[in-house]
Amino acid sequence: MSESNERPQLKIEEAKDKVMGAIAETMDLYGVTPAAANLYATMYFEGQMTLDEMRTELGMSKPSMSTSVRKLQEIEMVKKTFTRGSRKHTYAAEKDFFHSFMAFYCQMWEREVKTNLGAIESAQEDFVEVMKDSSSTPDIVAKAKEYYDQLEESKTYYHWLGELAESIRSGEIYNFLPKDQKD
Amino acid sequence: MSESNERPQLKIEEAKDKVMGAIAETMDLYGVTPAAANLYATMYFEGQMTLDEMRTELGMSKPSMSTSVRKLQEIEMVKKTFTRGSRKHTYAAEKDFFHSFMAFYCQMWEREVKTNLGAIESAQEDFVEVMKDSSSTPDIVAKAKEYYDQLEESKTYYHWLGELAESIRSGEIYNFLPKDQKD
DNA sequence: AAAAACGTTAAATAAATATTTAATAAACTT
DNA sequence: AAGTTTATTAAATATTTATTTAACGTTTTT
Repeated sequence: MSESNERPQLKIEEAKDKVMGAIAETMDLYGVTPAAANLYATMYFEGQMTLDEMRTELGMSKPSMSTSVRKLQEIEMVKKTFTRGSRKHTYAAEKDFFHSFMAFYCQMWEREVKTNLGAIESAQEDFVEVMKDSSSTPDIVAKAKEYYDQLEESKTYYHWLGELAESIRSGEIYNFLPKDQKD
Repeated sequence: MSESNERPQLKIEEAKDKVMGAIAETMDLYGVTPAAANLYATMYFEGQMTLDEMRTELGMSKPSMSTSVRKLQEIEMVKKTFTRGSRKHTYAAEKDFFHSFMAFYCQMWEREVKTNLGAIESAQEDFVEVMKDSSSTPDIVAKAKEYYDQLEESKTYYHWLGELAESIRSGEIYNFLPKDQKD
């Protein structure tokens, strides 16, 4: 590197580091490993990268890059790119945060809705059986009804959460909250 | 326990366990410890509880209950209750999932917006300086501009995320997505 | 067909986090 | 005010999770 551009070049790297640090810091709150968080932060300022480039850039092992990339692909924060003429796989960061937001939260919420609504429906059937069971004492029936009602109430929330995910997936949410709102 | 209500009682417990299992399972995706997840799941079917009751119920240590309760209070999934006549502190689960959702995600998103927007603003200033620096070569300036623009673009997302949090806090979101929507 | 390059899986190690035991501090009771 | 009950903090241990080293399988090149 020539003498004359050393300082501006350094300044650029420092500026990138600030943003990368913030991204990595907030990302591991999203349940990704430090390696994956750092990797995404790095890729955010790069074009496409190969596993070997990632390893060199981060000074970590190749399997670590491999698993991190896969995890990032799962939550759609990294996508595979095609590079003809190279045997190495190449990947690029998804730079549209709206897309990442959608992929991450919708996946999470849909899973939560499915798991919990499933358990709730099943439990409610059990409570109904208890209420109909002639061997249940009055206070047992009362308890069963109380729990049944509590679960019925909570279903409102899961339905809403499912709707929220759907409106984010479809983009309908942006009718309510536009992307470019100046405020 | 008398003979006659043994089976219905057992059925109630099993039904509760199903729901508790699902809640605990989805909760540790929310960054809380297994102890905290199980504790919340337990409290969800109980009225107020003391630390000693929690410990007995879960078979864990008191400090573990203490830290778990505190963590759950932070994300507003548990609230302290007053019980006159008792020296022991009592706590109750927040059963309104809409409230928990708001407390958890708004806190998370607001922090993300603050951290990342802060870093972005600061980095953008650096990139401007590089562009104005007479010792910067044309390709350095071009790079700086490219990064500046990329960050400028991303700010749209963070503003949107902040708006989303705000509309959830204010309840405005329910004008768009009503709670009781039948579907 | 053999050798080399690449990515992934498996086992082992290292690091981080959760939990417990023990000690301390604070609040209440007598 | 001394003793007791309760909650919290600190240090130690246990457990889990992340990462690495080593081995394997697959594809490509010569």
